[in-house]
Amino acid sequence: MNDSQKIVTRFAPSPTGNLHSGAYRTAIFAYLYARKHKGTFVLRIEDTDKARSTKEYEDNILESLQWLGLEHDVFVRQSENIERHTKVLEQLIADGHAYVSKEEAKDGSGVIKEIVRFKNPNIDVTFHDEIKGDVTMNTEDLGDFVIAKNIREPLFHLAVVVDDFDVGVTHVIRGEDHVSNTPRQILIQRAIGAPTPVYGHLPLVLGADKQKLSKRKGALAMTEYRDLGYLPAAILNMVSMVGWNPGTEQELFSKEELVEAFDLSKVQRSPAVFNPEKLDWFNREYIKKMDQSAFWTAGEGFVPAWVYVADPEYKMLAAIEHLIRDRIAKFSDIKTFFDEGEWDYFFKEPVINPDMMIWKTDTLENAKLHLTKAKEILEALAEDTWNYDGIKAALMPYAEEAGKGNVLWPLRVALSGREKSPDPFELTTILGKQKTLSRITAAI
RNA sequence: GGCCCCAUCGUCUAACGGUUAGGACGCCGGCUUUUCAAGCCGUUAAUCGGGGUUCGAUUCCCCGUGGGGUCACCA
Repeated sequence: MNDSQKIVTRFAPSPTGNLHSGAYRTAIFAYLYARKHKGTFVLRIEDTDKARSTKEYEDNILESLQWLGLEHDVFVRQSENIERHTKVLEQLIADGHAYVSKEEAKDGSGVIKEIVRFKNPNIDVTFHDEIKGDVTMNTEDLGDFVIAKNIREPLFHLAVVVDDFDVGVTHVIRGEDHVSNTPRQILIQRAIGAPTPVYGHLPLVLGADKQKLSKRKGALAMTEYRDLGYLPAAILNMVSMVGWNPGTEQELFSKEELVEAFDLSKVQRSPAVFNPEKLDWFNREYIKKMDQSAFWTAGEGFVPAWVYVADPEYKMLAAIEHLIRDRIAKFSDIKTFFDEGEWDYFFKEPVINPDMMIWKTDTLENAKLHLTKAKEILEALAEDTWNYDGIKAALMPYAEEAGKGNVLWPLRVALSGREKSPDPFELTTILGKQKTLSRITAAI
């Protein structure tokens, strides 16, 4: 492989399921490698298995890659190359590299079919793998493997080799589960006079139980992550760092930085467990970087409808944006928190439970007293000092004197109706003077 | 079972044969705080075992053990 040759990588999923687990890491690495070397990224839908391939899954794959920002330069649908596959099959047979075999169908129907088998030379095959190094495998026990169900229905190995060859793939980056397929494909390459590309077999991504990640084990489809309110930049960053790292202590990488830093030879050789908590951390980091408009574009769909009714001008929502930001790891958490009543008190009057008012050893009578006093202080406060620092400055002397908890706890409960909420200064600031006073009055 | 691959904190990982084995996430603790969250600071925690090679092995070699992948008329 010489450096002047244009690099072509491909991602070749079969549309038999949503894009998930290790598959999107494969896509990301193939993409990064192509971009890094100013090469071509090919997306090929491997839909030769007509029984299992569906348009829905194809759409899901396309949607997922687009969302992640992994744009392809070339798009191929394997089923559209059948003519070409058939031609190659005929040539292979003519050259004596393959033969038609009449055999009983394996489906138990008893029908006799004419399948195509590859004439296995039974030799050792060695190939270079950018991640694993040189791998040698003996092909003897593979026998004369089947390469087509019939002359018009090519199977995986034949189709892959022909399609990779036709589009000029130089680097096959795929999951480790394909290692054992590689010798077969190299045998076919040699028979049709195609060059052998460089391989890069990625160790698998495992679930928390260290087993291959699968839907059953909680692996989510890319589109499910999207629907949960994860950011594509966070997913890209996180997934890239599973089984690969640039060798520095940098953790946060933009897509451009990933392209710049990516290196196949630094891909880990052992399988990696996917850590959802770290994904949350990445997502938080990316949420922090969003400006207000980006934040709400991503978040608005997760705010319950009743909130918009209560706050038609988004005034309150804007006022509590920083509270929301501090709390969520992913945008769907907004809905979760609202559903748990987390920010109810900003939009509707709280229901106060008197027992909740009492701070530790204090009494209900005292709570009432403190609230009355706090109300007096706040009433006297001018509108133009009605801000966090101003309110705090006004209230603290009394709170210090009477006991901070004795005063601030009932005040906070009066305003929020909850045992857990932002602090009372935050609440009064956001609620405004009028609402604050009326809630304190109601609580008293 | 055959073949292939792999092995550092719980997880992701760093360490041209010489480091107090470093970082991140999480956990735990502290600070701050009326509470929760956030923030800041800190602690805990690892070289699978046994043989070699070497002045010196996380690092190189062998064996064992453990894990993973794959053995279709799926891809």
